[in-house]
Amino acid sequence: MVRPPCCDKAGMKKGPWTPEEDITLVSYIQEHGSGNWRAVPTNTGLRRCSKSCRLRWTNYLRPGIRRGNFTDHEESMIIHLQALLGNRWAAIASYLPERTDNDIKNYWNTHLKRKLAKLQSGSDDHAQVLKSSSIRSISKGQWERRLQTDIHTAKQALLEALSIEKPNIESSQSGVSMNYYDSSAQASESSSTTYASSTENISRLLEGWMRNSRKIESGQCTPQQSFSDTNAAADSNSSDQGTPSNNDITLPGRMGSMWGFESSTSDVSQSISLDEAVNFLSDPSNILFRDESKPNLETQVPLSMFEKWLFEDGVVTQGLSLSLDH
DNA sequence: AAACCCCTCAACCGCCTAAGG
DNA sequence: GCCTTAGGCGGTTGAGGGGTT
Repeated sequence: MVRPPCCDKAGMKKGPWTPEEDITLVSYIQEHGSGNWRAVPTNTGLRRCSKSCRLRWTNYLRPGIRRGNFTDHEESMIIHLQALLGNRWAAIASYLPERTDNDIKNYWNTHLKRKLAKLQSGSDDHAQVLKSSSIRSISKGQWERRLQTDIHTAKQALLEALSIEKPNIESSQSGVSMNYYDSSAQASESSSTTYASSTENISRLLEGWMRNSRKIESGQCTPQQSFSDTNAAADSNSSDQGTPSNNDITLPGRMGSMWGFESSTSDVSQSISLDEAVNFLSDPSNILFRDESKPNLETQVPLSMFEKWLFEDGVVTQGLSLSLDH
């Protein structure tokens, strides 16, 4: 009953991608968009399975990806979001538009886990909470259980943040900038083989193309959207469905607008307090499902208040980094 | 200089879900 | 309702590079 991996098909190539393959893939997506992965190997002649093509694109070639060191702010966000969401890297990555889920997962496994483990040896309560949440494993297919746990964890994390220092979110400055991807950390010191930089170039080329060709596939969507936001479209009406799509939480109705999903601006004036957020989270009936697909960098939904809170140094860096930076 | 160890991260694997027939 | 298939996700692996002995 075990289905053989698609890449086991005869003639399929495995292993690292060559620049030539990358160029082939990028040019194909440039021309056709990234909707139909199955067609990619056939139409390009690439001896790669569709999954491999998709992965290469989403994790490496896609424009808008930042590589290299994570900023302190990104690090804090990852820790915070991991506490809230568990190992749901795609969901976490949706809050860091320039990072891929794979990158975040790798960073967590190679850096943050260790950092937190160190902290655990101390008696820092906050670290204990974070640690426990990171250890928490989510059984496969047990969505409901996971959701319950997530709600619980989210409450804990919020309360924890409050206990460290309670910022006055309601009076938070309007116009929290999106500088959480701090340009100072520009990727270039990235691991940086010559080849890596060549793919960065490919990505840059694509960025320009993305701006100019918004009408791929006759008025549907940009390739970037088509690859990343298919779920968004599917989920946009999910609030009236009984069965949730895979993993995420969305906040319809009052919370939808409260958190800014319906807003067409990023005006911070529509704010909520942390208490409200905690109260909301404590009511399971308020939870529905939210698109976790990676937001298009160009059409990104304005930040919700909660997201803004996550991005604020006042909470995140003081609340979490403080314990990390020993 | 060589051997060894450790770390990073790109890529693969296996599973799940949704969609379509 | 069942079956098949594609897409997506999280866990894991292993090659390669860098550091240390």
